[in-house]
Amino acid sequence: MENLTERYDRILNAIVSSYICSAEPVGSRTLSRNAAFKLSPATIRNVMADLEDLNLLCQPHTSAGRIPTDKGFRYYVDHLMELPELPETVQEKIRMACASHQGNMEEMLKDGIMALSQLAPYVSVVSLPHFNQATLKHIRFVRLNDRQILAVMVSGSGSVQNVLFEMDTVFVQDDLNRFSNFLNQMVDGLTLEGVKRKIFSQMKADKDAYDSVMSQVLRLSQKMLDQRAGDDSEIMIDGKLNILEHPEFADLDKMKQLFRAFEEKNIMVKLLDEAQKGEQLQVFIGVENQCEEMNLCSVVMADYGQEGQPMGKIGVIGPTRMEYSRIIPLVRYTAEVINQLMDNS
Amino acid sequence: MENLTERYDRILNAIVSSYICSAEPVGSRTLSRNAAFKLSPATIRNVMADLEDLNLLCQPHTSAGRIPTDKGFRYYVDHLMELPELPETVQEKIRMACASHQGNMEEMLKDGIMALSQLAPYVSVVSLPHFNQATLKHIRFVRLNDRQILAVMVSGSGSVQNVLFEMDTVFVQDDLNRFSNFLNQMVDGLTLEGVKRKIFSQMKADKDAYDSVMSQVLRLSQKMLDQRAGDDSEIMIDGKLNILEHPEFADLDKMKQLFRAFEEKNIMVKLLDEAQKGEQLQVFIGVENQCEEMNLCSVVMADYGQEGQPMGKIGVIGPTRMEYSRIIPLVRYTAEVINQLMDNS
DNA sequence: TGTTGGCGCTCTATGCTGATGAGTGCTAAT
DNA sequence: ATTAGCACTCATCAGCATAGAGCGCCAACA
Repeated sequence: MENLTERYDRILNAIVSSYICSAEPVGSRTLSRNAAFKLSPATIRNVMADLEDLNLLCQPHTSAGRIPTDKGFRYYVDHLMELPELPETVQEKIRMACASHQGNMEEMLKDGIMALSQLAPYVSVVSLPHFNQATLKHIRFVRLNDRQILAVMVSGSGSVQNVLFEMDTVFVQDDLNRFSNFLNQMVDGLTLEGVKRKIFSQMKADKDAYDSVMSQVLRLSQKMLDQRAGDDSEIMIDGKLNILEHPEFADLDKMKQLFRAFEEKNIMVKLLDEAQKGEQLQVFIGVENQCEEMNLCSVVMADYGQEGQPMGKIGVIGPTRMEYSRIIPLVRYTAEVINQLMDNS
Repeated sequence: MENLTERYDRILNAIVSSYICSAEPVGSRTLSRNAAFKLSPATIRNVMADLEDLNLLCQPHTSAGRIPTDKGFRYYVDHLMELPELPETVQEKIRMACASHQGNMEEMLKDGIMALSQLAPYVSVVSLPHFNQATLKHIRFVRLNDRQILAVMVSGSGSVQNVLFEMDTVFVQDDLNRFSNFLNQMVDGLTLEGVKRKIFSQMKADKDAYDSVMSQVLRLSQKMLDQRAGDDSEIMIDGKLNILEHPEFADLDKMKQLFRAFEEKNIMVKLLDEAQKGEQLQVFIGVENQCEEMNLCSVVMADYGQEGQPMGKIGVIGPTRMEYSRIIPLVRYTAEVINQLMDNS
């Protein structure tokens, strides 16, 4: 979208801002009274008509004020809005929330999105680091009974995952401890994917020596990896109830649709996966969202994770009429805080 | 509530049944047409007036039909309804759902309530076994780094709990393995509460021998127990969206209130804790619920766990206009299936 | 040429009206 | 004890008029 003249910018800006506050269509009189620009309603009407031709505004019905289209919001986000610094109190609140569970990744993220949805009347989501891609720090096997074994895996970032699986051979705990130690040396620093590959190739090389420690470790590991459902995308959501405050979802059907989407994990996964281009922070407005279920919503999303190696995404979902200028810094800052805390641990 | 004559029973029964199906007030004509009893509308009106005097029925407004009061539903549940056997297909479905994750308590319960809320248009809940009360089968310590240690506890019923804590002494994994073995012998078969007590008394007895294995194990355990938040009531909910289908929650405010209650864990804990009298299956209708938030709902709840030693509760929440005669057998059967699967494992 | 005031038009929201129908309570007859 | 009949109440809905917000267009003006 090319740029507009300054007058058009100012009027569009005023309309979007007003609509974000009030959720009501904005009329030319109202704008004119808003003394900032000394133009008569008629002049403003002309401008509005032009903006409507450009598909930046639309009317719910003849003789109503204008409301921004998704494209209008897009133009606002790209060209018009200002991003004020977050107040120190807000920054403080986010830092405190995330720091309260340092070392425990999952808790930290949970507190992070909880803070987000307290600071803004929207829904916040976060995807947990894919365990598959995380570097492993520990694997330990615990014997539950003759058949069942529990594997406990800890990633570099402190996430813990338990896998329960069964073996037809009986092991005693001391064996398992030895296997654990052995495996730990072998996998240290690899990702789970890497471990899979390594084990697979070792299996081939080693397939004759059925009784060696190595061989037993490999069998154990493979059973464990088989048991793990391949895709462990985990997502947490907070502040679902906030959505009920917004008039655009007062309609029961729209609300149902949205809540259904929140419940369906794969929809949410798809939503968060949309942004992959390595952009640090992305905004999807209304129909820009690939999932139809979210076509009435906007999503502000940021990557978290080490530089160049994103581990997950954190974001906020709200109506297209969202306070972008407040939410964008909020999401960005939260992602930064998470990054810092991860580095320190 | 004392008994009524048979005619009153039959009419009340018909009204409640009809209202459960239709959610509409029931008028005397409709009932009269319902040829089962050959009475004129006028006669039925007289009976209905009497039932209203007894507070079993009420009218939304003059000249509307009658709807049952909470007390009316209670009388229906206690005296009138019949509990048909569950169809074999339904039993099968529940068994399959629960059995699919045998050995993993949490997954089994999750699948159980998922089945419940697919078989009935209501919300189902389950409280996980209190880890505090479960008998322990294993404790293992995993070294994460110089300070951090991860404890993995497995209960007799197969629940797993991870606790991350810090020590100021540095241990190597081999030490921790020895401690694990030691502790396992000491705690086998005790509940976590029992372990706490045992450790506390041993600490006293042993406080001089600071360096002994025993002493180190005790310090480790205590740190771990301190770290665990005292109350680990966990609750899972499924089928929240079902509630949206019922006209009694078409009103946005009522719906918000209910969803708010679902989100607030302590409200749900309180709800499930209400039933403690050792009754195997309990029904709470409308205002009988202690939590105000649930005064428009009924709750059908059953204990699961070994005979005489309940481990948790499983239940269904719906409008007071709930299909009690279907839900009660459903909840009861699900609890039984869970019990059986737990015994087998 | 850009801006403005004025006029007529459109559409929504609101409130009033009367008709309709479901359902009741009461009474008198069976 | 039961029933038929009648008058009454109340919610719901369609129909209609009114008020008000807001627009587009046009002619006048700087």
